[in-house]
Parts: sequence; C-alpha cells; structure tokens
Amino acid sequence: MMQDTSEHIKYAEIARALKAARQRKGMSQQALGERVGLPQSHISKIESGTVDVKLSSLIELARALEMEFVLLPRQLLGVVESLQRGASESELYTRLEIETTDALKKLGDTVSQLRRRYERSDPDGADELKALDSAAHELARQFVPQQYAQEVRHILTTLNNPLRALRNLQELESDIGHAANYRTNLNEQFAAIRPLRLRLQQIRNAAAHGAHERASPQMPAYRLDEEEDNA
Amino acid sequence: MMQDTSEHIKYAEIARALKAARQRKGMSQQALGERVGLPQSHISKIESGTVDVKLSSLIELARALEMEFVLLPRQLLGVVESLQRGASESELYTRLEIETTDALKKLGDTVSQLRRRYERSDPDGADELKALDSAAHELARQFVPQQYAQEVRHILTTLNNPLRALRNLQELESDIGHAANYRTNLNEQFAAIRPLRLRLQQIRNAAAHGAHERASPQMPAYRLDEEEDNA
DNA sequence: AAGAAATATATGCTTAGACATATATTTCGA
DNA sequence: TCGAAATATATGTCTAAGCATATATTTCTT
Repeated sequence: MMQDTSEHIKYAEIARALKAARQRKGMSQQALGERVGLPQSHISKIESGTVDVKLSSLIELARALEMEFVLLPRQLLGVVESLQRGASESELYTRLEIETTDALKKLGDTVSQLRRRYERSDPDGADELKALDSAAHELARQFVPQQYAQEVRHILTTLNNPLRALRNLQELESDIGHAANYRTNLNEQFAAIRPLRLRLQQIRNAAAHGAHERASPQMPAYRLDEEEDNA
Repeated sequence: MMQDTSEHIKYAEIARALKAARQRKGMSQQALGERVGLPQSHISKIESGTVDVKLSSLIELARALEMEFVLLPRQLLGVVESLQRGASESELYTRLEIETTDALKKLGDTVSQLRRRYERSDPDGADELKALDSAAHELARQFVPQQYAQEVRHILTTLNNPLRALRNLQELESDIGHAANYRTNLNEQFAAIRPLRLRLQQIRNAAAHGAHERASPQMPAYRLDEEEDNA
C-alpha cells in the first residue's frame, strides 16, 4: 500500500538489512526459518522484498538476529546511522551508564577489601562477598545498559547499610561480650546482601546476552527472594 | 505469529509510539488516515495493537509522522533510547574516551600527592604541579574527545619519567652531598613537564569549546615549546 | 448540560500474508 | 567438474489485513 518511491526504497532497505544481519550471523534461510517458525521459501521472499511482511513477523525475525526494530524521530536517523557505521558502535555509552559503571567498580573494590577481613573468621561470608565482588566487576567491565542503570544504582544504595554494618561488625570481632548478637547480626547482613548480589548477577547475564532478554522490570527477582527468605 | 511475551511487549510499544507521535503532532486519527490513505477505524485498530499491520503501512504511517522505522543491533538500543529521551550526542562516549579519562584522573591524583611533597621546598615547582593537576582533572571532568585520546595517552606516557624522577629527587632532598646536581635535575624535570601541561590545557580548552573546534593534530604545541626552551 | 469532535467497534468484501510442500536454479566447496 | 547446500520460484489453502461504511462510545469544548 505504499504510495511513493522513497517508501519503496525504505522497504527494500529493511529487506536488505534483514538479509545482511542473517548473513553476519552465518545463518541459512532454512535455519532462520526454523528459529522463527516460517518456511525457508517465505524467508527468501521477505529478504527479496517480494512480500509485504507483517509487523509480528518482523519483530520475531529481528529477535532471532539479535536486532530490534525501533521507531525513531527522523532527525535522529543520521546520528543512528553513524552509530551503526561506527567502528566502536557497540562501545558508545551514556554518562549515566559510565557513572553507574564507575560506582560498580568502587563497590567491587570496597567489597574486595571487606572480603579479606572476613576470610579467616567467616569463610562462608567471605565467599558471599567474593561473589558480589565478581558480579560487580564483571558487570562494570561490560557496562551497565541504560535501562538497568537506575535499578543498579538502587541496588548500590541498598547495599550501603549492610556493607557498613559488616565493617562495623568486623571491628567488634575481638569483643567476646557481643558473641551472640554478633553472629545474628552478621547473618542478617549477609541475608540482606545475597538477593542483591543475585540480582546483579541476573543483570550481568542480561547485559551479556542483550539488554532486552528479560521482559519484566516490575518486581525484580531480589524482592521475590527477600519474601522467600522471610518465610 | 508472535511466540512469546517479549515480542508482544515490543509490538505494543510500537503501537504506543505511533499513537504518541500522532498526538505530539496534534493530528486526529481522521487526519492521519487521510494522509496515508487508511480509514480512521483502521488507524484506531493499529494504535490499539489489535491489527498486525504490514510493513508498507507502517512505513507510510511513520513517514507521515516524521518518524523512521529502523532495524538496529540490540547493543545500540540503550544509546538510541537515550538519544530519543533528549540526551545530546555529546553525552555519548567511546570506550577509549572513558579509559583515557580514567587515566587522567589517576594522573591528577598522583600529581596532587607529589605537589604536597614539594610545597615547602620548591614553591615554583609546586605551582607547576598544581597547574598540571588542575588541567588533568578539568579535562577528565568533561571527557577526552576521541580525536585527542591517542595524543593524551602519549602525553601521560611521556609524563611518567619526569614524575618518577621528581619522586626520586624528593627522597634525595635531605642528601646535602648532591645539592648541585639536585637543583639542575629538578629544573630539567619541570622543564620537561611544562610543555606537556600546556598541551593538556590546550586540549582542555578545545574540549570545552566543542571537540571539533581545533582541526590540526599534527605538531602538538608542546614540541614547539620544547624547541623554544632549548634556545 | 449539550453538542461536536474524536475514537472504538461492528459488518462485509477482496486480496494477500502465512504456511505447507515441491521443485528449479544458483552458489559453494572439494 | 560435480555434488551438496542454499536460495528462488511455483502451487495451493486458510486466515486476516486493508478498506468501505456505519454506528456506538468517549472525550472535549463551550
């Protein structure tokens, strides 16, 4: 139902882009068709622009090719095309991503020091801190995707209290008179840390496999875990 | 033909984006329909996501709304969404820029410590170090533009030797037997530092006024200054 | 409150996408 | 050159998008 040639050009451009993405992934039309539930012959038609494909099919094809369709204001088209052509296109980051990533590095360093303190007195706790340190550094290394940045900042803020408490407890460690409270308090702090660490690991995995893989941003898993732990 | 909920979400997102774009333009469904040759009732179905619109229709609707429908690598989504939310192009950074900026921060910290050591024994030298510290931190604050990143890294490398020498000299300061050599050596190190500091200041100024203002990266000014100092 | 404008929903017809299956043609690798 | 793999094209069936038209419902403005 297209009316003029610029729309025909756009249509052909999308067909070409899909084909190029499939070839970059080293997939055959057969393999792609199996992935999205379309026959190879239909993939061929789509890539050659001889079928006016529906949006639902486009979305699935894009997903299978680790791409996304986006509706953009026309003014941004030049910038976005530059980003796509740029050698370091996947290495561009927003200020929020950078700052969140810096904060994660600091967290990792802080937790690394704290872990050394607990290495002998509480090996299980030290393991928990080691896992948190790894999650923080790994996520920092690949940068926090924009849509997780606010959530990661919230996690970092939430971690302040238990980590401070752990530092204080470590200083009390030699004070024998507090032994019972000490152990209980220690367990509480690690119980608070664990779901946050699990969530950072989830985000790190989502970042590694493409930022939109997990579709539900409402109740983060660490809150579900908190509820489980309270049971 | 969509298979899982993340694709339904994407589908609804595009429907919402079309409606939002129409409303931003102050158009009715009737007017948009007339523009693209579709009945108002069909526009309503498209915007509510109750029809699986074909690519040709989507392209025409996007055009009429001054939008483009674009296929992007998933990694670019965060950046593109930032652009759409109004983050300016200049808030996006490459990995190289980020790493160079981190290195500048470290330089600034190192130089700040060194400056304290020379504060009483060599106030002129301390002033030079203070200026270098300021240049490094100011440039780090606004991020090193891509086209200066290699040069800045070179400057940082070149600064290693004179700064190390200054650290060593400071430790020798109380050794009276080396007084003549000490003063000569001190002056040599500051003479080596000064043009590099001047160049960092130039780059900081260029960065402040827009990364592309100065177009000539061939003979950095600090090499010109070195030749002047030898005269 | 009332009327106009805008949007959502219904009905019906035509055409084409989705999908299955088969086969022709081209490309690739040994 | 030859066979396998990949892609393009053909045929057929079913379902739904595109489109026309009408009407119900909601929203907006006075």
